[in-house]
Amino acid sequence: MNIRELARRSGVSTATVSRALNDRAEVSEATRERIRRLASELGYAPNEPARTLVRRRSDTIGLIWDSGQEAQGLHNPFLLGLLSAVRTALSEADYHLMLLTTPAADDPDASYLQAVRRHNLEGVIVLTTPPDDRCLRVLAASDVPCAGIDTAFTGPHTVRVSSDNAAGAEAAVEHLHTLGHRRIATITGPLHLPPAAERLAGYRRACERLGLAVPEEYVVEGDFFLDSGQRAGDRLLALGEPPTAIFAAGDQMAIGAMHAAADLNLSVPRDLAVVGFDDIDAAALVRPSLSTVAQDQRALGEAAVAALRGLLDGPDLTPRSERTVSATPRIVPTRLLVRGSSRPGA
Amino acid sequence: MNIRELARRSGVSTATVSRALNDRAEVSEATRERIRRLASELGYAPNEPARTLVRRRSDTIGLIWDSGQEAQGLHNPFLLGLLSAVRTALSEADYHLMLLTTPAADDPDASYLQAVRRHNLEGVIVLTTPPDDRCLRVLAASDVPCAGIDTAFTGPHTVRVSSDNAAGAEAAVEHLHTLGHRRIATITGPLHLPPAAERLAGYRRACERLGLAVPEEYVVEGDFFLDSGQRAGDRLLALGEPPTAIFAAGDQMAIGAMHAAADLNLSVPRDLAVVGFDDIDAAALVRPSLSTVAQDQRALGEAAVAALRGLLDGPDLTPRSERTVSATPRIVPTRLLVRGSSRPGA
DNA sequence: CTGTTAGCGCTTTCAA
DNA sequence: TTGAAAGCGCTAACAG
Repeated sequence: MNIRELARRSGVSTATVSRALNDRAEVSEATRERIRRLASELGYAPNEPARTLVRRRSDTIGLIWDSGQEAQGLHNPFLLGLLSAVRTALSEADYHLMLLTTPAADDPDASYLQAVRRHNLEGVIVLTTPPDDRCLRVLAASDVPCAGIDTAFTGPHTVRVSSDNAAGAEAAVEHLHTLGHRRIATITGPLHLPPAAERLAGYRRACERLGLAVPEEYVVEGDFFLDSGQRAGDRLLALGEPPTAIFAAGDQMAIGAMHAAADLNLSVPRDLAVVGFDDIDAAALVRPSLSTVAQDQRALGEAAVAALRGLLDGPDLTPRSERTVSATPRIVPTRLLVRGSSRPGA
Repeated sequence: MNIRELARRSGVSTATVSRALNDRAEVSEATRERIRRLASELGYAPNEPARTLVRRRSDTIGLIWDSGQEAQGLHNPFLLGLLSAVRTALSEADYHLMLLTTPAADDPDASYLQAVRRHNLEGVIVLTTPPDDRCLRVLAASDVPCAGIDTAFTGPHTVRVSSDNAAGAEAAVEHLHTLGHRRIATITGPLHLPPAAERLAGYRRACERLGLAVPEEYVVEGDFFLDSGQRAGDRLLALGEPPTAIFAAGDQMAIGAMHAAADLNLSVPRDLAVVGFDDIDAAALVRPSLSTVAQDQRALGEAAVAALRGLLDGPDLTPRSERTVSATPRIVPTRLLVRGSSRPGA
């Protein structure tokens, strides 16, 4: 079943069928309707590769997510929500989605950029901060429109979307302050990662604003994983003047800190309040349940898609300030979820 | 940069370039090498849509995962590993991957099958058990090769890959028995879902083999989520003769059961041992850490891809028994992870 | 409003 | 071993 066959059966030319099915204005309503019905009846679907070939556009976006294994434990649960959000937003905008594979190291020609060219992809969305990736840098430096979520990469046709990490951290600290806490420590992620640095900055800003002292020992760097959180917790609680509350830049570390407290027979939240970041699945499963700063995965996905579309539709036709895109924030707000680990009554 | 340009610069015809780049035998080694080098230098990459159009095959597989929101909480962490495994296995077999979107309800013509036809997809991999989906059934009934992971759907060109749920459950029960437990209860998933039913069957078989009595009250049905596990735990522990061990068919329910024990001031694993199923992230984060039956996501992904490829390569050329596919098990073994919730010393 | 026609970039006969 | 030429299914000028 192809367009020629459909044209034959409708008694019109292929051009008319094409016009009818593509909603071109020049077709009479009657013919369009007739062709539509027949197409639906016969189960006709246009051949996309053929369309792509002639139109020189594929309506397809590439998706890159996490190259190595490194980040696996880190962003896992978060990632799936993001993936889902991106997929939904993209399909609502009538784009197709192609999953790009990490290029094999043994094939020098394989690269994200190659894949984009081969498939006529119109843009790429990049999820998570990948380990320093050469292929990704080549892509970012190219003329391919890219939108990165929570990813530090820049290029001429590149946008970055991320949660408002600083504001999220601030909100967490403020929440703890409101609860009466005055000695609030933090466990950070690896500070070379932007989100980790931003969350620390938010913590500092909040403390400053609230007039809280931040002794040097109150800032401990972790690696986002459980054990580092527990070790940091051990250290903090062993201080001469231990904190009464901890803000951890990641949920796994927050849970680790709760374990540290438990090992000292301290009760959470009575003796130590804890707030994490990310709202991973486990946050709602542990006991006490973990208060956390949730990222809005849907909003992130939508913002990324909106930003990418802005890059796609006539990059230079309208003045920057007038583009719809700019209305969509590249910084997505977070939401504080108060649960047992910081709820006085719990 | 296209094949014509490359041909011109190499001083040969496009046909020769095509043959050289596609490893056809009829090209002299010298020309092939020369063309290869030039192609690499010029950064030439063949246009896939054009190839697809003429070859009538796309080397592309579609991926369907979770239609509704329902399953969201359920299989989440598991899914991402699966996705990753499928992506890797597919790219090793030189297939591209297209993410399919749940068809919009308001467009009667949109369907998975349509998408497959439009893009010339050669097969589809389906992840997770979706809610009773009409579109999916249409697809399964078609001539499109499909491989489902943990999904109950059948059709003429369909294979199903799943973990050995029964054996996994058996192993869990046996483990508890070895620890000295004789009163072992179970919390099941919704029994209309195959994995849930299979896990229950494994539990029963193990009990029978080990000579353990299974009073009717020892089997409680849950919904795979936390709360149902806690409620089931409450009920089991309130029995006149409460179990000393619980096998839950899902980790969230297992964690719920641990909460129930904690609320009664029972110690896990001393007063109650618990084993779950799936090895979600939280299993390693809760305290005590949760023993569980882990599914091998990589193996599942690889098995699905292998099975699908078996369907693709000459479905009827070789007798069934001789196909390479049949060497790859459609049932993937699980692995028991013993952690704190069932470790005597813990 | 509709039809005719010329390709899009590639692979694949068929001839040489 | 190579080249010339046809055509995959579709869209987009250009005519009518």
